[in-house]
Amino acid sequence: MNFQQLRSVREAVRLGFNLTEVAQALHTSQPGVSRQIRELEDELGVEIFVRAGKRLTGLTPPGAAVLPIVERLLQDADNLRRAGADYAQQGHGPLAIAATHSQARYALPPAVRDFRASHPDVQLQLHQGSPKQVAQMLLDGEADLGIATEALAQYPDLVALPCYRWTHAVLVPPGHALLDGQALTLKRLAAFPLITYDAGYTGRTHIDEAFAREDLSPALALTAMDADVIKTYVELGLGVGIVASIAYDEERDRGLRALDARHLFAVNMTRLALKRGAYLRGYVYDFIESFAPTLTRGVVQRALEGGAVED
Amino acid sequence: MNFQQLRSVREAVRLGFNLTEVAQALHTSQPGVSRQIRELEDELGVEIFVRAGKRLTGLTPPGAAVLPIVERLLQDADNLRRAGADYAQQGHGPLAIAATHSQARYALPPAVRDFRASHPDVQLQLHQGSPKQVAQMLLDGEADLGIATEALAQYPDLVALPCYRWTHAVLVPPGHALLDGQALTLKRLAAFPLITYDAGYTGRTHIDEAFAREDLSPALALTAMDADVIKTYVELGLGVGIVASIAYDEERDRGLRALDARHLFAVNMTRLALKRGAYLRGYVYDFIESFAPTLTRGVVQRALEGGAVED
DNA sequence: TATCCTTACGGAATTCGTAAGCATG
DNA sequence: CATGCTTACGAATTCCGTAAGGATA
Repeated sequence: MNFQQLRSVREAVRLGFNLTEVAQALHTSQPGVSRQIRELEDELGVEIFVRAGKRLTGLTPPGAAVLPIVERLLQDADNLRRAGADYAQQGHGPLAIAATHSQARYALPPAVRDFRASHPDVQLQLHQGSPKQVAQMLLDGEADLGIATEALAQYPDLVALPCYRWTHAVLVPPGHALLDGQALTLKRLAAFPLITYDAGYTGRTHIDEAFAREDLSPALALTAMDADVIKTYVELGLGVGIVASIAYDEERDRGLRALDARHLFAVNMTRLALKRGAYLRGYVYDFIESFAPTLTRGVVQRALEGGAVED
Repeated sequence: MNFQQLRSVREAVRLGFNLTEVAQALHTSQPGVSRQIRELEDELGVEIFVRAGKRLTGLTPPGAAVLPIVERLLQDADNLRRAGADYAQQGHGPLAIAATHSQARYALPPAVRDFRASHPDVQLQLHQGSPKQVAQMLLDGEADLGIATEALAQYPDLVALPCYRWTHAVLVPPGHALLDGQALTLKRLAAFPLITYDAGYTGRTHIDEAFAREDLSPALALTAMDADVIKTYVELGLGVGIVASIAYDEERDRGLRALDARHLFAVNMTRLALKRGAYLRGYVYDFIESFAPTLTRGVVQRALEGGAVED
């Protein structure tokens, strides 16, 4: 039994029982994957997959019994690596936050600003999506923590912690070094922390390629899914933004007015979600507490191990 | 990262940080163990063990953080194998019960008799010990379930389920084929299910060697720690016993009388314990239910996943 | 001096990828 | 006929055990 076999099984289920795709996802050959699975089945003495001729079509009953154990094993392998990295370079490493647009845009900025000040060596990644996508990113291990107002409390494999209540409002609201008049070059850009789209979004590929062609590897202060988020963090001075030109509105991006609207909409509860059984690196607890002061390390750890937390 | 590395770490902790002993326990070479540990430490980027010169003396803080994850991984690897074996040969496999003398002697026999009748292909093993030893056998994975009146409820890594209440009493209480007068030989003996001591007890080694020398591998219906238990099961007709000769008392081993003594002693609660997070094969649930009818599969599974069970 | 861990080296077993084979939709 | 899994084979890598080295109690 080894981890490559387990990975092959998990990916086969995730990718709809297509071993060719699994091979690509695991960066190996298709016969290799086929063998890994066969060998695990042999060792366990059980067929995990239903085979229609030479094609995999589903899980057998023993396969269904075995799958959750396989997933726990792989998650713990991941936890082990995280725990190691946590001690190896304290306060150094990645922190992936999944959030909805409105959270990323209006709730997170203060916490992010404070966190970046206190943890300058943590690579922040902001992944944006619908509440369901946020949940899925947590389940897939792509994000360390998720923040949304809807949906999060409904997943048994997630732990959802209440953060704060909020009501709706109606909104009616310069001197950077690059403004010195000189010609803008990739090299000058790369000297600053950049804020741009997530990998795979809105021309991010071309941005990466341009820097790579000149052997530049600029620091990415933040990556996000839409320009509105990016512009917010540029205004906060966290870095130089790169967005599609149509995203810029000379009129709108100057000042803002807000109108209270709590009498119009119901009160909402925003929740912070974590994957059950996940190992969280030390700075993750720091971020959580700076975002929602009631969620101290002790509270979060207790919740992760079982208990529910009252709204 | 691989399981051999994890095993090396776990055994190093268990065996007091002596890699020479670890190598023997894992049936490999000492430099091999040293390498496994070193490689895992390199991959995690963390020192797991404190080294005084070239000697291991204890766990580092990251080592202590990592150890519980390592143990969960190895337990799940074990669970995976069990789950596979469970489906591969339904109702076929080992069942190791740890119990105190009094449980094995007076409470278990009816359940064991019924279970052997309904599950003839399950290899029953009865391990006897003090309540604390019973708990340790469960924690070490040497026993699937433990039964005792004391101590079991105090271990956080065990789930203890109430079975039955009992009070004390004062006790005042033949035509096998081998009695045909012909000479007894190992070969004739080996034709019957045998009942004898646990491996490592009271001459069991010599018994094994004798059979091995004649290439006999008799079925062991039961193994136990003391003659009193063995004699009980021989009386039940479960097999042919092999015990030290001094254990036989011509007078005592005929009949018995019992005197109620519930007014003399306090009522006791016997508990059945399982290791938290363990995968139990189907027939284990069957045994539990036949021993304590209130402990149905559903009740046990719910308890294993978290909840407590009221006395 | 005895115990115990590390390093170095060589042989053996395993692993993996390529290419060919075969079944299914 | 295209897609997708299995089998076969050869090369490369990895793995492991033996032997020697060095440090500590």
